[in-house]
Amino acid sequence: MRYSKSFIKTQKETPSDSDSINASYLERASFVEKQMAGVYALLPLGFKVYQKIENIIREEMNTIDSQEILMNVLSPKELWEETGRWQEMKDILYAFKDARDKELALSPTHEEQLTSIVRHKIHSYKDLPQYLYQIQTKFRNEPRAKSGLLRGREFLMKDLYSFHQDEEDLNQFYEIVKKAYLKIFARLEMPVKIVEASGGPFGKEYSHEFQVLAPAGEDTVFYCTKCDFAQNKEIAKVEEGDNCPKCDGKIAKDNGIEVGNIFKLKTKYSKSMGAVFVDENGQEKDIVMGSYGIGITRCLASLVEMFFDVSKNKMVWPKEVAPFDVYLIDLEGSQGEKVYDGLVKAGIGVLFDDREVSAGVKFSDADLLGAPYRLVLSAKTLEDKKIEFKKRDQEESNLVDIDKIIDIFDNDEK
RNA sequence: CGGGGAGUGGCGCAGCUUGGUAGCGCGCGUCGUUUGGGACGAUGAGGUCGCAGGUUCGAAUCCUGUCUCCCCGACCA
Repeated sequence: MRYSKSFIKTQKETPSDSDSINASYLERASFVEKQMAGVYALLPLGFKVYQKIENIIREEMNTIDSQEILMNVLSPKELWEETGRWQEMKDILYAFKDARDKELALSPTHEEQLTSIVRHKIHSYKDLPQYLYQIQTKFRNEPRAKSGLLRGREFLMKDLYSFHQDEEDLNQFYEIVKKAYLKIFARLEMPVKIVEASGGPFGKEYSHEFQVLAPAGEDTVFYCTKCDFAQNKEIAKVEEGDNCPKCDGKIAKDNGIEVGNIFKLKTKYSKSMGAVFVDENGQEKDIVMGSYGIGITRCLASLVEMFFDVSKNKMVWPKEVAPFDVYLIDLEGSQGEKVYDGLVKAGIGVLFDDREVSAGVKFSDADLLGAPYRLVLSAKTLEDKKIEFKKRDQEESNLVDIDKIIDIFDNDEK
Protein backbone atom coordinates (compact mmCIF):
# COMPACT_ATOMS: atom_id res chain seq x y z
CA MET A 1 0.00 0.00 0.00
CA ARG A 2 1.15 3.51 -0.80
CA TYR A 3 0.55 5.97 1.96
CA SER A 4 -0.32 8.73 -0.50
CA LYS A 5 -3.28 6.76 -1.82
CA SER A 6 -4.41 5.23 1.43
CA PHE A 7 -7.21 6.27 3.76
CA ILE A 8 -4.69 6.62 6.58
CA LYS A 9 -5.07 10.03 8.20
CA THR A 10 -3.18 10.28 11.44
CA GLN A 11 -3.70 13.15 13.84
CA LYS A 12 -1.23 14.93 16.03
CA GLU A 13 -3.60 15.41 18.88
CA THR A 14 -5.73 12.91 20.68
CA PRO A 15 -9.48 13.34 20.45
CA SER A 16 -10.85 15.25 23.43
CA ASP A 17 -13.54 12.68 24.14
CA SER A 18 -11.35 9.59 24.14
CA ASP A 19 -11.48 7.78 27.42
CA SER A 20 -8.63 5.31 27.31
CA ILE A 21 -5.27 4.48 25.80
CA ASN A 22 -6.84 2.21 23.21
CA ALA A 23 -9.46 4.74 22.13
CA SER A 24 -7.05 7.64 21.81
CA TYR A 25 -4.47 5.56 19.97
CA LEU A 26 -6.90 3.87 17.62
CA GLU A 27 -8.61 7.14 16.73
CA ARG A 28 -5.42 9.15 16.41
CA ALA A 29 -3.71 6.59 14.24
CA SER A 30 -6.91 6.27 12.17
CA PHE A 31 -7.60 2.62 12.93
CA VAL A 32 -11.15 3.36 14.03
CA GLU A 33 -13.72 6.14 13.96
CA LYS A 34 -15.99 6.75 16.87
CA GLN A 35 -19.63 6.97 15.90
CA MET A 36 -21.18 7.39 19.35
CA ALA A 37 -20.41 6.32 22.90
CA GLY A 38 -19.37 2.68 22.76
CA VAL A 39 -19.79 2.36 18.99
CA TYR A 40 -16.83 2.41 16.62
CA ALA A 41 -16.29 1.84 12.92
CA LEU A 42 -13.20 -0.07 11.86
CA LEU A 43 -11.21 1.85 9.23
CA PRO A 44 -8.78 0.13 6.85
CA LEU A 45 -5.96 -0.22 9.38
CA GLY A 46 -8.21 -1.30 12.22
CA PHE A 47 -10.10 -3.68 9.99
CA LYS A 48 -6.87 -5.22 8.78
CA VAL A 49 -5.73 -5.97 12.32
CA TYR A 50 -9.23 -7.16 13.18
CA GLN A 51 -9.26 -9.58 10.25
CA LYS A 52 -5.88 -10.98 11.20
CA ILE A 53 -7.04 -11.64 14.74
CA GLU A 54 -10.22 -13.14 13.34
CA ASN A 55 -8.29 -15.47 11.08
CA ILE A 56 -6.08 -16.74 13.87
CA ILE A 57 -9.19 -17.55 15.86
CA ARG A 58 -10.88 -19.15 12.87
CA GLU A 59 -7.85 -21.32 12.16
CA GLU A 60 -7.67 -22.58 15.71
CA MET A 61 -11.41 -23.17 15.89
CA ASN A 62 -11.33 -25.18 12.70
CA THR A 63 -8.36 -27.15 14.04
CA ILE A 64 -10.51 -28.47 16.88
CA ASP A 65 -13.19 -29.49 14.37
CA SER A 66 -15.73 -26.84 15.17
CA GLN A 67 -17.82 -25.63 12.28
CA GLU A 68 -18.42 -22.01 11.43
CA ILE A 69 -21.93 -20.66 11.07
CA LEU A 70 -23.48 -17.21 10.97
CA MET A 71 -26.65 -16.64 12.89
CA ASN A 72 -29.19 -13.87 12.65
CA VAL A 73 -28.89 -10.66 14.60
CA LEU A 74 -32.62 -9.99 14.72
CA SER A 75 -34.32 -12.35 17.09
CA PRO A 76 -37.95 -12.64 18.18
CA LYS A 77 -39.15 -12.04 21.72
CA GLU A 78 -40.74 -15.51 21.97
CA LEU A 79 -37.34 -17.19 21.85
CA TRP A 80 -36.07 -15.14 24.77
CA GLU A 81 -39.20 -15.80 26.76
CA GLU A 82 -38.51 -19.53 26.64
CA THR A 83 -35.54 -19.03 28.93
CA GLY A 84 -36.87 -16.01 30.80
CA ARG A 85 -34.12 -13.82 29.52
CA TRP A 86 -36.39 -11.27 27.84
CA GLN A 87 -37.01 -10.04 31.37
CA GLU A 88 -33.65 -10.99 32.85
CA MET A 89 -31.64 -9.12 30.23
CA LYS A 90 -34.06 -6.29 29.57
CA ASP A 91 -31.67 -3.62 30.81
CA ILE A 92 -29.06 -4.40 28.18
CA LEU A 93 -31.32 -5.71 25.42
CA TYR A 94 -31.81 -3.55 22.35
CA ALA A 95 -35.47 -4.42 22.08
CA PHE A 96 -38.00 -2.77 19.81
CA LYS A 97 -41.17 -3.26 17.84
CA ASP A 98 -41.09 -3.36 14.09
CA ALA A 99 -43.67 -1.73 11.84
CA ARG A 100 -46.03 -4.68 12.30
CA ASP A 101 -45.71 -4.43 16.06
CA LYS A 102 -43.58 -7.54 16.32
CA GLU A 103 -41.24 -7.46 19.28
CA LEU A 104 -37.61 -8.07 18.44
CA ALA A 105 -34.17 -7.76 19.91
CA LEU A 106 -30.70 -7.30 18.48
CA SER A 107 -28.97 -10.38 19.84
CA PRO A 108 -26.62 -9.77 22.76
CA THR A 109 -25.58 -13.45 22.73
CA HIS A 110 -26.80 -16.54 20.90
CA GLU A 111 -27.53 -19.42 23.27
CA GLU A 112 -31.26 -19.28 22.59
CA GLN A 113 -30.94 -19.03 18.84
CA LEU A 114 -28.49 -21.85 18.46
CA THR A 115 -30.33 -24.08 20.92
CA SER A 116 -33.48 -23.58 18.89
CA ILE A 117 -31.62 -24.62 15.74
CA VAL A 118 -30.01 -27.59 17.39
CA ARG A 119 -33.23 -28.93 18.87
CA HIS A 120 -34.66 -28.93 15.37
CA LYS A 121 -31.76 -30.91 13.92
CA ILE A 122 -30.40 -33.15 16.67
CA HIS A 123 -32.49 -36.09 17.91
CA SER A 124 -30.10 -38.98 18.56
CA TYR A 125 -26.92 -39.64 20.47
CA LYS A 126 -25.50 -40.52 17.05
CA ASP A 127 -25.74 -36.83 16.11
CA LEU A 128 -23.58 -35.76 19.04
CA PRO A 129 -21.24 -34.12 19.75
CA GLN A 130 -21.47 -30.96 17.68
CA TYR A 131 -19.30 -27.86 17.85
CA LEU A 132 -20.58 -24.70 16.19
CA TYR A 133 -19.14 -21.23 16.26
CA GLN A 134 -19.68 -17.86 14.69
CA ILE A 135 -17.94 -14.53 14.49
CA GLN A 136 -20.45 -11.76 14.70
CA THR A 137 -21.52 -8.45 16.10
CA LYS A 138 -23.18 -8.49 19.50
CA PHE A 139 -25.39 -5.70 20.78
CA ARG A 140 -25.61 -4.85 24.45
CA ASN A 141 -27.03 -1.64 25.73
CA GLU A 142 -24.39 -1.06 28.36
CA PRO A 143 -25.59 1.42 30.98
CA ARG A 144 -22.24 3.08 30.63
CA ALA A 145 -20.00 2.30 27.69
CA LYS A 146 -16.39 3.08 28.43
CA SER A 147 -12.73 2.36 27.92
CA GLY A 148 -12.89 2.69 24.16
CA LEU A 149 -13.34 -0.66 22.47
CA LEU A 150 -13.05 -2.52 25.75
CA ARG A 151 -16.67 -2.01 26.65
CA GLY A 152 -18.78 -1.06 23.67
CA ARG A 153 -22.48 -1.30 22.96
CA GLU A 154 -21.74 -3.03 19.70
CA PHE A 155 -18.76 -5.34 19.51
CA LEU A 156 -17.41 -8.29 17.59
CA MET A 157 -17.07 -11.61 19.24
CA LYS A 158 -16.38 -15.23 18.40
CA ASP A 159 -18.79 -17.50 20.18
CA LEU A 160 -18.53 -21.27 20.13
CA TYR A 161 -21.17 -23.61 21.52
CA SER A 162 -20.73 -27.32 22.05
CA PHE A 163 -23.40 -30.02 22.38
CA HIS A 164 -22.77 -33.35 24.11
CA GLN A 165 -24.41 -36.53 25.36
CA ASP A 166 -23.01 -36.23 28.83
CA GLU A 167 -20.83 -34.16 31.10
CA GLU A 168 -17.82 -36.35 30.61
CA ASP A 169 -17.78 -35.56 26.93
CA LEU A 170 -18.31 -31.88 27.69
CA ASN A 171 -15.41 -31.92 30.14
CA GLN A 172 -13.10 -33.40 27.55
CA PHE A 173 -14.00 -30.84 24.94
CA TYR A 174 -13.75 -28.06 27.51
CA GLU A 175 -10.08 -28.89 28.00
CA ILE A 176 -9.54 -29.00 24.24
CA VAL A 177 -11.00 -25.52 23.88
CA LYS A 178 -8.87 -24.31 26.77
CA LYS A 179 -5.74 -25.43 24.94
CA ALA A 180 -6.93 -23.91 21.66
CA TYR A 181 -7.51 -20.60 23.44
CA LEU A 182 -4.01 -20.64 24.87
CA LYS A 183 -2.70 -21.19 21.37
CA ILE A 184 -4.72 -18.27 20.05
CA PHE A 185 -3.52 -15.89 22.74
CA ALA A 186 0.06 -17.05 22.30
CA ARG A 187 -0.16 -16.19 18.62
CA LEU A 188 -1.59 -12.82 19.56
CA GLU A 189 1.34 -12.37 21.94
CA MET A 190 -1.10 -11.78 24.74
CA PRO A 191 0.11 -13.17 28.07
CA VAL A 192 -3.18 -14.48 29.43
CA LYS A 193 -3.95 -15.96 32.77
CA ILE A 194 -6.62 -18.61 33.10
CA VAL A 195 -8.70 -17.27 35.94
CA GLU A 196 -11.29 -19.21 37.88
CA ALA A 197 -14.61 -17.42 37.98
CA SER A 198 -18.15 -18.04 39.06
CA GLY A 199 -19.79 -20.96 37.32
CA GLY A 200 -23.14 -19.23 37.57
CA PRO A 201 -26.29 -20.52 39.16
CA PHE A 202 -25.68 -24.20 38.46
CA GLY A 203 -23.32 -26.01 40.77
CA LYS A 204 -20.20 -24.78 42.41
CA GLU A 205 -17.93 -25.64 39.53
CA TYR A 206 -15.87 -22.76 38.18
CA SER A 207 -15.94 -21.26 34.74
CA HIS A 208 -12.71 -19.90 33.36
CA GLU A 209 -11.83 -16.46 32.14
CA PHE A 210 -8.84 -15.59 30.01
CA GLN A 211 -7.47 -12.38 31.44
CA VAL A 212 -4.60 -10.15 30.41
CA LEU A 213 -3.26 -8.01 33.20
CA ALA A 214 -3.47 -4.32 32.35
CA PRO A 215 -4.23 -1.16 34.31
CA ALA A 216 -7.20 -0.46 32.02
CA GLY A 217 -8.85 -3.74 32.96
CA GLU A 218 -12.15 -3.59 34.79
CA ASP A 219 -11.76 -6.93 36.51
CA THR A 220 -9.70 -7.66 39.57
CA VAL A 221 -7.62 -10.79 39.50
CA PHE A 222 -5.86 -12.49 42.40
CA TYR A 223 -3.08 -14.72 41.17
CA CYS A 224 -0.02 -16.56 42.32
CA THR A 225 3.28 -15.03 41.23
CA LYS A 226 4.82 -18.48 41.03
CA CYS A 227 2.28 -20.99 39.72
CA ASP A 228 -0.80 -20.73 37.52
CA PHE A 229 -3.33 -20.26 40.32
CA ALA A 230 -5.65 -17.31 39.59
CA GLN A 231 -9.13 -16.31 40.71
CA ASN A 232 -11.53 -13.52 39.88
CA LYS A 233 -12.30 -11.27 42.82
CA GLU A 234 -15.96 -12.36 42.79
CA ILE A 235 -15.03 -15.80 44.03
CA ALA A 236 -11.52 -15.30 45.41
CA LYS A 237 -10.95 -16.67 48.86
CA VAL A 238 -7.44 -15.23 48.97
CA GLU A 239 -6.11 -11.73 49.58
CA GLU A 240 -3.10 -9.91 48.25
CA GLY A 241 -0.01 -11.14 50.11
CA ASP A 242 -1.58 -14.45 51.16
CA ASN A 243 0.20 -17.71 50.61
CA CYS A 244 -0.84 -19.50 47.45
CA PRO A 245 -3.18 -22.41 48.19
CA LYS A 246 -1.47 -24.50 45.50
CA CYS A 247 2.23 -23.84 45.99
CA ASP A 248 4.61 -21.87 48.22
CA GLY A 249 4.21 -18.66 46.20
CA LYS A 250 2.54 -15.41 47.19
CA ILE A 251 -0.76 -13.96 45.96
CA ALA A 252 -0.72 -10.73 43.94
CA LYS A 253 -3.63 -8.58 42.81
CA ASP A 254 -4.01 -6.74 39.51
CA ASN A 255 -6.52 -5.36 37.05
CA GLY A 256 -7.36 -7.67 34.19
CA ILE A 257 -9.11 -7.47 30.84
CA GLU A 258 -11.30 -10.46 30.17
CA VAL A 259 -10.58 -11.34 26.56
CA GLY A 260 -12.17 -14.76 26.61
CA ASN A 261 -14.20 -17.12 28.73
CA ILE A 262 -15.27 -20.73 28.71
CA PHE A 263 -18.35 -21.93 30.46
CA LYS A 264 -20.07 -25.23 31.10
CA LEU A 265 -23.70 -24.43 30.45
CA LYS A 266 -24.65 -28.07 31.00
CA THR A 267 -28.42 -28.36 30.53
CA LYS A 268 -29.45 -24.83 31.46
CA TYR A 269 -30.68 -23.95 27.99
CA SER A 270 -31.48 -27.39 26.64
CA LYS A 271 -33.78 -28.05 29.59
CA SER A 272 -35.76 -24.83 29.34
CA MET A 273 -35.94 -25.01 25.56
CA GLY A 274 -36.53 -28.70 25.13
CA ALA A 275 -33.35 -29.59 23.29
CA VAL A 276 -33.24 -33.32 23.82
CA PHE A 277 -31.84 -36.49 22.25
CA VAL A 278 -32.48 -40.18 22.60
CA ASP A 279 -29.60 -42.16 24.04
CA GLU A 280 -28.43 -45.70 23.28
CA ASN A 281 -31.09 -47.13 25.55
CA GLY A 282 -33.88 -45.23 23.94
CA GLN A 283 -34.13 -42.79 26.82
CA GLU A 284 -34.75 -39.09 26.18
CA LYS A 285 -32.12 -36.78 27.72
CA ASP A 286 -31.27 -33.11 27.76
CA ILE A 287 -28.35 -32.13 25.55
CA VAL A 288 -25.31 -31.04 27.58
CA MET A 289 -23.87 -27.73 26.44
CA GLY A 290 -20.80 -25.54 26.74
CA SER A 291 -20.12 -21.99 25.54
CA TYR A 292 -16.82 -20.37 24.73
CA GLY A 293 -16.29 -16.71 23.79
CA ILE A 294 -13.51 -14.44 22.66
CA GLY A 295 -14.06 -10.70 22.32
CA ILE A 296 -12.29 -9.88 19.10
CA THR A 297 -12.61 -6.11 19.16
CA ARG A 298 -11.72 -6.32 22.82
CA CYS A 299 -8.54 -8.20 21.87
CA LEU A 300 -7.73 -5.44 19.39
CA ALA A 301 -8.08 -2.85 22.15
CA SER A 302 -6.13 -4.96 24.63
CA LEU A 303 -3.18 -5.20 22.27
CA VAL A 304 -3.04 -1.41 22.20
CA GLU A 305 -3.25 -1.24 25.98
CA MET A 306 -0.31 -3.63 26.15
CA PHE A 307 1.93 -2.52 23.32
CA PHE A 308 1.42 1.23 22.88
CA ASP A 309 4.02 3.39 24.59
CA VAL A 310 2.12 6.57 25.39
CA SER A 311 5.14 8.67 26.35
CA LYS A 312 6.95 7.93 23.08
CA ASN A 313 3.90 7.62 20.81
CA LYS A 314 5.26 4.29 19.77
CA MET A 315 3.34 1.19 18.87
CA VAL A 316 4.65 -2.23 17.91
CA TRP A 317 1.96 -4.67 16.83
CA PRO A 318 2.53 -8.40 17.27
CA LYS A 319 3.87 -9.83 14.01
CA GLU A 320 0.87 -11.96 13.20
CA VAL A 321 -1.65 -9.14 13.45
CA ALA A 322 0.26 -6.02 12.41
CA PRO A 323 -1.57 -4.05 9.71
CA PHE A 324 1.71 -4.08 7.75
CA ASP A 325 4.94 -5.99 8.19
CA VAL A 326 7.15 -3.12 7.20
CA TYR A 327 7.06 0.67 6.95
CA LEU A 328 9.19 1.85 4.05
CA ILE A 329 10.69 5.34 3.99
CA ASP A 330 12.65 6.75 1.07
CA LEU A 331 14.40 10.00 1.89
CA GLU A 332 16.51 10.03 -1.24
CA GLY A 333 14.00 9.40 -3.97
CA SER A 334 15.54 7.04 -6.48
CA GLN A 335 15.24 3.51 -5.12
CA GLY A 336 12.00 3.52 -3.14
CA GLU A 337 9.76 2.33 -5.95
CA LYS A 338 12.05 -0.55 -6.74
CA VAL A 339 12.31 -1.71 -3.17
CA TYR A 340 8.56 -1.34 -2.77
CA ASP A 341 7.83 -3.45 -5.83
CA GLY A 342 10.25 -6.11 -4.65
CA LEU A 343 8.60 -6.35 -1.25
CA VAL A 344 5.12 -6.49 -2.74
CA LYS A 345 6.18 -9.25 -5.13
CA ALA A 346 7.70 -11.19 -2.24
CA GLY A 347 4.36 -11.06 -0.46
CA ILE A 348 5.55 -8.84 2.35
CA GLY A 349 2.97 -6.45 3.69
CA VAL A 350 4.46 -3.03 3.13
CA LEU A 351 3.30 0.51 3.69
CA PHE A 352 5.39 2.77 1.48
CA ASP A 353 5.42 6.32 2.78
CA ASP A 354 5.60 8.06 -0.56
CA ARG A 355 4.13 11.33 0.69
CA GLU A 356 5.77 14.69 0.06
CA VAL A 357 6.32 15.44 3.70
CA SER A 358 9.33 15.96 5.90
CA ALA A 359 11.39 13.09 7.22
CA GLY A 360 10.22 13.73 10.74
CA VAL A 361 6.60 13.23 9.81
CA LYS A 362 7.43 9.90 8.21
CA PHE A 363 9.42 8.66 11.16
CA SER A 364 6.78 9.61 13.65
CA ASP A 365 4.08 7.87 11.62
CA ALA A 366 6.29 4.81 11.40
CA ASP A 367 6.41 4.87 15.19
CA LEU A 368 2.71 5.45 15.56
CA LEU A 369 1.34 2.97 13.05
CA GLY A 370 3.29 0.13 14.57
CA ALA A 371 4.60 -2.09 11.77
CA PRO A 372 7.18 -4.43 13.33
CA TYR A 373 9.88 -3.49 10.80
CA ARG A 374 11.10 -0.23 9.35
CA LEU A 375 13.17 0.27 6.22
CA VAL A 376 14.87 3.57 5.37
CA LEU A 377 16.58 4.56 2.15
CA SER A 378 18.69 7.72 2.19
CA ALA A 379 21.66 9.28 0.41
CA LYS A 380 23.81 7.98 3.24
CA THR A 381 22.69 4.35 2.99
CA LEU A 382 22.74 4.41 -0.79
CA GLU A 383 26.43 5.33 -0.93
CA ASP A 384 27.10 1.65 -0.36
CA LYS A 385 23.89 0.39 -1.98
CA LYS A 386 22.46 -0.32 1.45
CA ILE A 387 19.14 0.12 3.14
CA GLU A 388 18.56 0.59 6.84
CA PHE A 389 16.72 -2.29 8.46
CA LYS A 390 15.21 -1.86 11.89
CA LYS A 391 13.26 -4.26 14.05
CA ARG A 392 11.06 -1.81 15.83
CA ASP A 393 11.03 -3.64 19.12
CA GLN A 394 14.77 -3.06 19.31
CA GLU A 395 16.81 0.11 19.59
CA GLU A 396 19.55 -0.56 17.07
CA SER A 397 19.24 -0.84 13.33
CA ASN A 398 21.64 -2.08 10.73
CA LEU A 399 22.49 -1.56 7.09
CA VAL A 400 21.93 -4.36 4.63
CA ASP A 401 22.43 -4.71 0.89
CA ILE A 402 19.40 -3.50 -1.01
CA ASP A 403 19.47 -6.61 -3.20
CA LYS A 404 19.32 -8.87 -0.17
CA ILE A 405 16.49 -7.23 1.68
CA ILE A 406 13.97 -9.93 0.81
CA ASP A 407 16.27 -12.63 2.15
CA ILE A 408 16.63 -10.74 5.40
CA PHE A 409 12.88 -10.89 5.90
CA ASP A 410 12.74 -14.57 5.06
CA ASN A 411 15.50 -15.35 7.54
CA ASP A 412 14.02 -13.24 10.27
CA GLU A 413 10.76 -15.10 10.09
CA LYS A 414 12.56 -18.27 11.19
C1' C B 1 -30.34 5.66 36.30
C1' G B 2 -28.05 9.25 40.52
C1' G B 3 -23.85 13.03 41.19
C1' G B 4 -20.19 16.20 38.50
C1' G B 5 -17.84 18.47 34.01
C1' A B 6 -18.07 19.86 28.80
C1' G B 7 -20.22 21.03 23.65
C1' U B 8 -17.12 27.27 19.36
C1' G B 9 -14.17 25.54 11.18
C1' G B 10 -11.59 18.54 10.06
C1' C B 11 -8.59 18.19 15.12
C1' G B 12 -6.97 20.68 19.85
C1' C B 13 -8.40 25.13 22.23
C1' A B 14 -9.31 30.70 23.67
C1' G B 15 -13.45 34.14 23.88
C1' C B 16 -18.50 33.84 27.84
C1' U B 17 -17.62 36.69 34.39
C1' U B 18 -18.27 42.79 32.53
C1' G B 19 -23.89 41.06 25.46
C1' G B 20 -22.00 44.87 20.14
C1' U B 21 -22.73 39.34 14.95
C1' A B 22 -15.72 35.02 16.13
C1' G B 23 -9.97 34.17 17.24
C1' C B 24 -5.37 31.04 17.87
C1' G B 25 -2.41 26.50 16.92
C1' C B 26 -2.55 22.14 13.97
C1' G B 27 -4.53 20.26 9.54
C1' C B 28 -6.24 21.49 4.32
C1' G B 29 -5.42 24.28 -1.05
C1' U B 30 -1.75 27.06 -4.20
C1' C B 31 3.49 28.88 -5.11
C1' G B 32 8.53 28.69 -3.69
C1' U B 33 12.59 27.03 -0.49
C1' U B 34 13.39 22.46 2.38
C1' U B 35 14.07 16.66 3.77
C1' G B 36 17.61 11.30 9.22
C1' G B 37 12.82 12.86 13.82
C1' G B 38 6.15 16.08 13.64
C1' A B 39 10.53 22.23 8.37
C1' C B 40 9.99 27.60 6.57
C1' G B 41 7.96 31.88 3.85
C1' A B 42 3.97 33.82 1.02
C1' U B 43 -1.07 33.36 -0.04
C1' G B 44 -6.01 31.17 0.24
C1' A B 45 -10.45 28.33 1.58
C1' G B 46 -13.29 26.90 5.72
C1' G B 47 -17.28 28.04 11.48
C1' U B 48 -22.97 31.64 13.08
C1' C B 49 -20.71 29.22 18.23
C1' G B 50 -24.93 21.26 19.80
C1' C B 51 -30.35 22.12 19.12
C1' A B 52 -35.06 24.75 20.40
C1' G B 53 -37.31 28.65 22.72
C1' G B 54 -36.93 33.22 25.65
C1' U B 55 -34.83 38.20 27.42
C1' U B 56 -32.75 42.42 24.59
C1' C B 57 -32.24 47.54 19.75
C1' G B 58 -28.52 43.56 19.60
C1' A B 59 -26.85 36.83 22.21
C1' A B 60 -21.17 32.35 21.33
C1' U B 61 -21.80 35.39 25.82
C1' C B 62 -27.78 36.07 30.04
C1' C B 63 -32.40 32.65 31.15
C1' U B 64 -35.32 27.97 30.25
C1' G B 65 -35.75 23.36 28.01
C1' U B 66 -33.51 19.50 25.28
C1' C B 67 -29.73 16.36 22.89
C1' U B 68 -24.78 14.60 22.94
C1' C B 69 -19.91 13.53 24.99
C1' C B 70 -16.60 12.66 29.27
C1' C B 71 -15.73 11.53 34.62
C1' C B 72 -17.48 9.13 39.50
C1' G B 73 -21.13 5.52 41.11
C1' A B 74 -24.71 1.26 40.27
C1' C B 75 -24.08 -2.59 36.18
C1' C B 76 -21.07 -5.47 33.00
C1' A B 77 -18.21 -10.03 27.46
